[in-house]
Amino acid sequence: MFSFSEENYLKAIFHLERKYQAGVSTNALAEEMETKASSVTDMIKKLSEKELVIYKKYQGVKLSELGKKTAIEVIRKHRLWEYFLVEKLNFNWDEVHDVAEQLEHIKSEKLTRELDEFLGFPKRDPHGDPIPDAEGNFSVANKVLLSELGKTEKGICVGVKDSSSDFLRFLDKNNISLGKKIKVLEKEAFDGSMLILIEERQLRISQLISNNLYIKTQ
Amino acid sequence: MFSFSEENYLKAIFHLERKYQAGVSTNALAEEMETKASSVTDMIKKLSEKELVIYKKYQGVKLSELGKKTAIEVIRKHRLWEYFLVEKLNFNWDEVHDVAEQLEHIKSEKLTRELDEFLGFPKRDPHGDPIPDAEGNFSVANKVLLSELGKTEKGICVGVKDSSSDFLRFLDKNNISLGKKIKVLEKEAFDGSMLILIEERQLRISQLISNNLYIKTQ
DNA sequence: AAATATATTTAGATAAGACTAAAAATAGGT
DNA sequence: ACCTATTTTTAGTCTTATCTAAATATATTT
Repeated sequence: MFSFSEENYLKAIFHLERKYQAGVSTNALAEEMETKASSVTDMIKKLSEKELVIYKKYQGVKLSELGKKTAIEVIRKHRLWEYFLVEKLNFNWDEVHDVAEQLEHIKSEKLTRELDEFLGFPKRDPHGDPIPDAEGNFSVANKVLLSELGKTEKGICVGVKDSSSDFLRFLDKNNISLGKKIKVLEKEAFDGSMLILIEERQLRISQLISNNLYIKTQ
Repeated sequence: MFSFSEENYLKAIFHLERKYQAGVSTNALAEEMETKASSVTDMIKKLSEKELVIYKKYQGVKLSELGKKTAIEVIRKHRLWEYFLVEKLNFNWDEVHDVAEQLEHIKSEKLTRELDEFLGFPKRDPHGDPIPDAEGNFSVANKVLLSELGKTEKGICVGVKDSSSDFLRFLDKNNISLGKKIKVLEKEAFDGSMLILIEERQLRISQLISNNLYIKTQ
């Protein structure tokens, strides 16, 4: 099928398309892939010849349907393996990424299918990111409770679970609102409270708060 | 660490050294790797520079201690994954090889260690081949009962379990002796009898027989 | 021991994926 | 609209792993 490198490019383009809701520039892709723009141009041409992306010189790239399908398959494998590592092999959620980066390229439909079943068809990976099903559908929105994030994780505030006025007034008072970027600086195992960074300010919040704020990750 | 290709060469050299109990010729390695002799020479030189093999022109190769250690690690991973696929993911023992060929190259000590533990430290893979432990020790001899082999598997007759004269006389009569090559042509699920190939002759034997013959595989 | 056959190595080429340096195209500012 | 800065592409090089064809070394036969 496709090489590891090709799959990594497709995955990166997929993530960038999602993030910026637009075509992906050569430079953005170079940064994401930690490589040089010239290397990106080379690879994009190859992907274009294989009809995995739509590319016009100086216009950036978009995934074709085939490219999107392929990218989602890789992401599906990555997240299933992350789930496996944490749930079955005692990995910590912060240890899984590098290994999953390798495992995501294993080619075997049966393996992916059976792994999914073995794990009980999980809907989210250990970071709260949605795991697409065998047809490539993300059945859950790509958001998690702030309380589900771990140290150093970040995202954008996209919703509240509790919408009582008490809670919303608290948010107002502390300048927390939809669209704000939030990063977890510290997480207390003892009481679930966390120290977060929001608009250059540090703020300590209780688990009751973090448990009622939805965050969009990536 | 090492590339997939380098690891595959080391593995092949390890198997050939075992098989012939001698240094490995370029041609033998080319055949095992399904490649050309010139490619083998190129790769051997690289492995030699990295001190993974001991090589003198026209003299064949042997694994160095480091090369042997590396080869055994790859074999360990291969066989652990095979066990995983069969025991946990409903793979048939004849479906696992290609996938294990990919999985064996995943680099993560923790992964291998945890997988081993998760599986309960199995001693043999689904084909009866021994799984080395984390220190590279094969705790069981590399032999299995003929009855444990499946269709198309082959090996060399290396021992008997039942050494009653009745049994040995039966073996004599049918020209079965230590050192002979045996290949399983058919295996009857119903009564466990099998059709084997021994010295160009076909022979049907009952499960009682195959259950008392030790075979060295590979 | 010479002649021949086989095995192995060398030399030169290719493809994938990356790089540097230079050229070309686009975007911004006035 | 022009000049400049930025982005993107091109051209040429490098490394890894492979190949073919040719050369050389070893093995075998008579």
